[in-house]
Amino acid sequence: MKRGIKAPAGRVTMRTIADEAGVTLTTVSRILNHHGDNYAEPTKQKIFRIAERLKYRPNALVRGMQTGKTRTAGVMIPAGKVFYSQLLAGIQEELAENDTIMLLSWNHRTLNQADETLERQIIHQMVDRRVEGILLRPSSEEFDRPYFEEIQERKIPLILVDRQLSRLETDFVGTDDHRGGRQAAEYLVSCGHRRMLFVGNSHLVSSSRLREAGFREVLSESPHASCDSIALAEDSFADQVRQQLQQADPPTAIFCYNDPTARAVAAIVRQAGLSIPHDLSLLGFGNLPAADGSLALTSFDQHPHQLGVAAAKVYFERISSGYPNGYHRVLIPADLVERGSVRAIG
Amino acid sequence: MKRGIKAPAGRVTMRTIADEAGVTLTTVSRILNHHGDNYAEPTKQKIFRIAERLKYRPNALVRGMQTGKTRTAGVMIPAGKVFYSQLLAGIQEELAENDTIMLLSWNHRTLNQADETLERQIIHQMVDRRVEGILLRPSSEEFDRPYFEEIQERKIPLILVDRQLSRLETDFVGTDDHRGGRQAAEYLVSCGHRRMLFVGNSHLVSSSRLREAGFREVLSESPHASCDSIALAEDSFADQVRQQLQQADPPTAIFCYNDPTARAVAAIVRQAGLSIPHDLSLLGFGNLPAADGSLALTSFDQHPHQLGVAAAKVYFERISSGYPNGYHRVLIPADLVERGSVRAIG
DNA sequence: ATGAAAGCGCTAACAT
DNA sequence: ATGTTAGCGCTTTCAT
Repeated sequence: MKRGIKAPAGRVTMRTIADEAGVTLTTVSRILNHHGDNYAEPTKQKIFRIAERLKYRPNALVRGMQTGKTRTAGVMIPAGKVFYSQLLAGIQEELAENDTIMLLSWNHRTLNQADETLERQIIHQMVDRRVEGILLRPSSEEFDRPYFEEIQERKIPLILVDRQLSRLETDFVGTDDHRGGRQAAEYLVSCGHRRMLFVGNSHLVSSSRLREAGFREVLSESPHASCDSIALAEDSFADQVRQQLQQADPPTAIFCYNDPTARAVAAIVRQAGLSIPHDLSLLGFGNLPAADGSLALTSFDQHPHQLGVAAAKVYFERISSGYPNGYHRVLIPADLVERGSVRAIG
Repeated sequence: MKRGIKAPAGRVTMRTIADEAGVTLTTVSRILNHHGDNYAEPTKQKIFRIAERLKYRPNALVRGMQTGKTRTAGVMIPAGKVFYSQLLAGIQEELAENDTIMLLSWNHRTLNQADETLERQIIHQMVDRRVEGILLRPSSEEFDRPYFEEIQERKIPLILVDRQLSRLETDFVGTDDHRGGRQAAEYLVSCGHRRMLFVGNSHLVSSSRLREAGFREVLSESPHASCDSIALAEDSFADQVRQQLQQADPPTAIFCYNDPTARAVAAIVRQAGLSIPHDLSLLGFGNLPAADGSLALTSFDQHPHQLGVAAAKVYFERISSGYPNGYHRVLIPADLVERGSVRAIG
C-alpha cells in the first residue's frame, strides 16, 4: 500500500533537525537561512547546534529549483589552450569571490560546422541545470546558430568572451583588437617598415578582422605604407606566403593575427632560407608560451586572466539586473612584448 | 488566501504538456524519459510534438533531487597551469562522452595551510549540488584535512589525480613517478654520469618523493654512482645549489622533480658561470612549455591529457559500482623527451 | 516568536 | 495502455 518515493534512511534533512529540536520545518528553514531574526536566541542556538552535530548540508538542487538562485554559472570555453586556461582562471577567481561555482564545458577550438550538435547539447546541459547565466567563447562567428536563440529566448544572460558574434546583441568582454591592430602598425612603422603583410582569418573570426582593420587604418595614414593580406584558412596558404617572399618588392614585416599563425609563418620563412628578424620582421599577437627553443616572438600580451575577471564581473552585474538598458562592452588593451623577432630597418 | 509559491507564468513544465495533450503528468514523464514502451504510438508522437513546439526542457535539479543521478561531477583542479589544463581537457572529454558535465573549482597550487577554509567551501558547494563523485588534485599531502573525511563520510566517490595522499585510501590516477625516477637515472647513467644531484620537494609532495626513490634505486645499483639531495622549499635553496657546484667534486648532472624547478636551477647554474649542457647536464620532469627563448630542457612527458581521460574512466567505473572491493590505481608511464640539456660525458 | 499549509516540478510505487 | 497518489526537501505565504 506504500506509494511515492522513499527517502534513503539516515539522510539528514531539515525534517530531521526539526524533529530532533521539537520545532517546525519552517523554523529550521528560516533559522538556517539567516532569516530567523525574530526567533528566540535559545531556539536559534539549538537549531545551529543540531545542524552541526548532524553535519547537515542543504540540498542546493531543491533550493535552486524553488528560488531560481542556483549560484551556478555556465562556462563554455575550450580551456585546454594556455590562453583560455588563464582566462578561465580569471573567471574562476571572480566567481569564487561571489560564492558561485561554474559548470564547465568545452566547445571545439576548430571552426567546425559539424559541432553544432555538441554545442547545443552543452547549452541544454546548462539550461537544464538552471545556470543563472552563461559565459561563452564562441568557436566562430556562428551568429546564426540556433542555440544562441535558445539562450536568449529563455532570457538567460549571455556574456561573450574573447570573440564576438557579428549579428548578436550581447554583453561582451574581450581584447581591444582594433586598438591592438593599430598598435602593431604603429610599432612596425616606427621601426621603419613600410611594406607589410597581414596574415589572419578575417572572414571567420572577429578578432582577426578587427586587428586587421586597426592595422590598415594606421598604415593608410602612413606615407608610402602598403599592406597585402593572406587568409590562413586557405589550402594554398603556404604557397601564398612563399609567393609574397619571392616578389620583386617583398614585405619587410609580417603581422600575424595570433602567435600560432606567426610560428607557422616563421617555419615557412625559414624554409625559404630567410632569417628572422634579419631578413624579415615578424610580429604576433597573444604572447603565448611555445615549445622550448622555438623562436622568441615579439607579440602582444592580451592579459587573459584580467579578461576572465572582467567577464565574471560583467556576469554578476548582469544577473543582478545591472545594465538596465542596452548591452555592456569591456575592451581590455593588449600590450606589446618585445622579444626580438622585429628589427628596426632603414 | 493563497499560500505556497507561485510558479512564474509562462513556464513550460510537464504539467503544461500534459494539459495541452489531455493526459496525465505520469504519461508525459514516462514518454519523455523513454520509459514509454507501452504507450500508444499516437500518444507518444503527440507528447513529443508538443514538447518540441513548446521547447520544453526538463528541470535537471528536480530530477537530480529525486533520483540522485545528477550527471554532474565535481572537479577540483588548479587548471591555470598548462599541465593541469591539459589534464582537465582529458577529463572533460571523457565526461562529455558519458553525458556528464563538471562543476569545476580551483584549489591553490601553493602548499598553503591557510587555504583549508577555501577548499572546505568548495567541497560543500559540490556536495550541496549533489555531485555523483569528485575528481581532485590535492594541493599537498594534507591527508589529515577534515574535508576529505567529509567526502568519505557521505560516501561520495573520490578519485585523486596526479598526487596521492599518504594516509588516505582512494582511487588514484597519476604518473608512474617511481618508474619515472628510474628512467631518469637510467638515462643519466647511460650518458656516463655518476655524480648526481636531486632537487625536489620530497617531504611535501608524493610525486617528488617517488621520483627520488626510483632515481636513487637505480643509482644504488650503479657502480660508483652517488647522489645528493636539495629541498626546494628551503630558504637557502639557491645557496645550497651554489655550494654543490663549488664542491671539489661537483655533480655532473642534476635531476629536478619538475620543469619549473629545473629552470630555477638553470638560472642559478648560469649565474655561476657554467653552461648547460656543456659544464653540467640538467634533466627535468613534466615537459612543460616555457617562455620563448628559454632553455631547451630535456624532460619527461607525463601525457596529462591521457591522465585526465584515465581519471574520468575510473570515475565512471566507480560511480557505477565497479571495483566492488578495494581501491583502483592507474599509473601512466612518462616518456623521455630529449632536447639538449643533457650531454653524454666520459 | 512560531506554525500550518500550499506549492515547486518531477519520479515511482501501486493501481486498473 | 494509462491514471492515482505519495513523496522528494525545501521556501514562502498567510495566520496566530
